[in-house]
Amino acid sequence: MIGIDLQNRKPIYEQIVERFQTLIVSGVLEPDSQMPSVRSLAMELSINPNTIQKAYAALEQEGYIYPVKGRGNFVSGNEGLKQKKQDSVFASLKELVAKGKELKIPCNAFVERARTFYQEGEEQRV
Amino acid sequence: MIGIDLQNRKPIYEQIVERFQTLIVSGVLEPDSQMPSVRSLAMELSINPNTIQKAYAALEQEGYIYPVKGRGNFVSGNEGLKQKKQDSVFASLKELVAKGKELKIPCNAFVERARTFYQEGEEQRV
DNA sequence: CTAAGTGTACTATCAGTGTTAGTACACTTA
DNA sequence: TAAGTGTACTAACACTGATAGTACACTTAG
Repeated sequence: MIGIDLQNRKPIYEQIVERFQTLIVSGVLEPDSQMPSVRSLAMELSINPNTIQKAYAALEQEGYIYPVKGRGNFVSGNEGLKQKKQDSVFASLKELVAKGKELKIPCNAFVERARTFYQEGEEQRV
Repeated sequence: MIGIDLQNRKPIYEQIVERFQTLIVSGVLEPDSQMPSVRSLAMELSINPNTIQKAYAALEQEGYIYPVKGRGNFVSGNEGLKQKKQDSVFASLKELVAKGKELKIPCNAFVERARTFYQEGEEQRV
């Protein structure tokens, strides 16, 4: 479900944060459902519990999860987070478009490529 | 012309590399024109000459510039680099689209937003 | 009540990397 | 000849991510 990439230059704890953000916002993890425990997830991913804790602390600080002492961490039901997360994608898109313009990639070429990527992997309906 | 962001988590030398890649590929810096000297650019940006050298070494390794002993570094006239640089933008776009799909951003919303970003800052023709 | 599992906090240490500092040498050119 | 150029090298520093180990309070199942 999670899966981390040790080659990636992005820190492990950030990968975990982003992965859970997506899972929560997209509804895969339902509100009030329990998160994996710090120790169990650390075992599963073969990394240090402190690293998981760092990720969970960030997720809590951002409102994605809430902790219950002695019981565990649970998914928060904050609706606004989805918009926020989508906005960050659009912010990245804006930067990428700026790069594209600098490199003189035509608008249509860029836009149509995006559309193609969107359609890739979808079911073919005959 | 260059301008670096010390707040950015991307290393200084990489910022310099990417900036020059864009300037070269977009034609702002013409083939065989002289690059700023290692020491002068270091002075201008108030950073260490070693950092500039690291950036130049990368640019040379990638074929963007070529060195002439005792004279300086010069812009290479490699045509293939433009395509390569554009491809990297498309690769980033592919990843971003994947994120967008996970967050259930509709294809049209994504694509139209890209188009809007492209049109922003362009001259209004009345 | 007890034991196991939970979050949380803390210190210490290690490893990698980006950056700086300083020096040195060969080359080209005015 | 002197100044400017690239290039190479070592050393040191700072920051950050990650690990290791310990400790304590809490909840829950037995």
